[in-house]
Amino acid sequence: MTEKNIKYFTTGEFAKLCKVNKQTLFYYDQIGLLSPVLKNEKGYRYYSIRQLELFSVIALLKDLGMSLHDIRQYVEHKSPEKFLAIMHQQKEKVAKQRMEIEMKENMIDAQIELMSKASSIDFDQVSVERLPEQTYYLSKNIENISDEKFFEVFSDFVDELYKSHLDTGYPIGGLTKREQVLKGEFTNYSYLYIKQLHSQKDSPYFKTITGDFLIGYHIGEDKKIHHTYKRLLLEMNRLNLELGDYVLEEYIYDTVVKNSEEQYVTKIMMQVRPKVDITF
Amino acid sequence: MTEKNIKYFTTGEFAKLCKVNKQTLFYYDQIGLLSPVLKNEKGYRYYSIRQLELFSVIALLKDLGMSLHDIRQYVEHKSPEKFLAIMHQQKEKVAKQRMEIEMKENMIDAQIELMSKASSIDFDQVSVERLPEQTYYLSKNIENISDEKFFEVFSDFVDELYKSHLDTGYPIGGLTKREQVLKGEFTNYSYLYIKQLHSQKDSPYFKTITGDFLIGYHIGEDKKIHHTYKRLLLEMNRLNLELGDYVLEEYIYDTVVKNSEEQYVTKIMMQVRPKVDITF
DNA sequence: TTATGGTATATAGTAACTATATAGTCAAGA
DNA sequence: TCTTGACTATATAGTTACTATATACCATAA
Repeated sequence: MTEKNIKYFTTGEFAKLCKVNKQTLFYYDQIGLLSPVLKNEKGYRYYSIRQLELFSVIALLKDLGMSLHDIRQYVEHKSPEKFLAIMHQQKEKVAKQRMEIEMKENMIDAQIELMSKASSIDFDQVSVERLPEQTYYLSKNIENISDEKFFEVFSDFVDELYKSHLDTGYPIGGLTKREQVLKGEFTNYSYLYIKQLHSQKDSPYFKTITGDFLIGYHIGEDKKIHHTYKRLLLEMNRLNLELGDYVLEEYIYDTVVKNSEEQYVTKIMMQVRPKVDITF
Repeated sequence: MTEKNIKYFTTGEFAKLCKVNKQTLFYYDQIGLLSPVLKNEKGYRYYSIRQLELFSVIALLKDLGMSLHDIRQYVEHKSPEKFLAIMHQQKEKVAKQRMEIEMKENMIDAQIELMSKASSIDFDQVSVERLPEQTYYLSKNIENISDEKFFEVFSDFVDELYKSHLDTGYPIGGLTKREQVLKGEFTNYSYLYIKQLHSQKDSPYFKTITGDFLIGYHIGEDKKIHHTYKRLLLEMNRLNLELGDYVLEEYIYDTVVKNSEEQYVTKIMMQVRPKVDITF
């Protein structure tokens, strides 16, 4: 009665307290990570209440991504000093993990927003819209670039998104300048871009764009996208508008939600301004 | 040049963009999760730029704990509607994950605090301190309880800590009432407890305790703790104090940082009040 | 005494890679 | 043209941290 602190738990009981499979405790005993405080002549294992604290710490370290091997290194050479050192090091790690989780939450929100919007769009409709100021993170210039160089820039861009936590979950798009579009080089993009929620004013790679845009959608293979560009340019003319500085192009439906190229949808946003009529 | 969107990546290049081992892409192809958009007559794989988006989504879902098998189920029957449904479901999951990470951050902070404090304590010293108001979450009553019942209560207590996110990383302690201590039943605890940072006023299991405490430390085996209790009671008498309502007992150094029982340290906090002298 | 429910060990299977061995392909330089 | 080095491929085995299964031993209760 009064010796509750000397009570021992069987493997089954201890497993229940730890919320793990009994097999897991056998395994931990086997690899020398956590052995019962005593074993009787029949081989039955008995764990003490104190060992629950150790199990909790093991579970915590494991959850934070430490391997059982590394945890065992500590357990075999435990001390208050080493424990404190590990905790300090894990504190940093877990802070990073929290930031990554927060990024993922934002990415999921972005995907939900994109897909929800997409489902209510009539892809045959062409419209003119005033877009609010929006920040984009740009790649290095990729005009007239070779395939190998393109891979390099693309790779650097993706690396930068990863390292600087700029992957917002929005698609990577292509920005084309007025000049190339007028020449009919619709897919001679000048920059890759990705939409950002927050601008970092100090970096030259952040660009904010706003203004009136003619917005249309290309359905089907990428290599036929010039047809859609021509169609949109005709519509622009009909509306008495002329091409502005930039054209933005991004994927709406692609490999993520569709199986065949014919079902892919690409959004084309052409900056426009009123045509200056010089034919009077 | 102008056909950048029709550029294909080799397995090595695509692996670099995805930040994974080339072998992983072979594996994903093998299990039918993500196959290159084309394979030439020599068996060389070529991935499109569009496939990077799909890889990103696969990586996201995988990171959130979805199995490759389940991800494949989606990929084989993809649609905007199903994608949205998955994203909504993952949104909830990731919010839970963030909360768990935040809990772990708090637990690490608690461990750091405990160990840092412990390292500057002289365990031979007995002191009297006024402790600020502190909230504890209590188990069911465990006075004079049988071993089986004790396991049940302990198990329920641990379950509750888990389910209600009450595991703060502080040790589980034992609370004894004045009555039992005066009878010399030092380890006939009335409740298990765990320190909380925030009180939940509505629950009867939350108790706040404050007052003056005589604080001492027991070094060594649990079964010899009565010696330390007696020593502390003598000291209490010498200081002209008498026992208050509660005694709190918790582990300072245990299986987590020490190997042998002789090195374990248990903190004993006895509530005290001035002795009413009736011997005049 | 025999269910039943617990304990044990040993072995094999699992997921998601990761490493290694072996061989074919390709472009550049001697 | 031949060779070298860097790529590509497949096949197979190894890894981590379990998880499941098979088999046998043990303890209590009807």
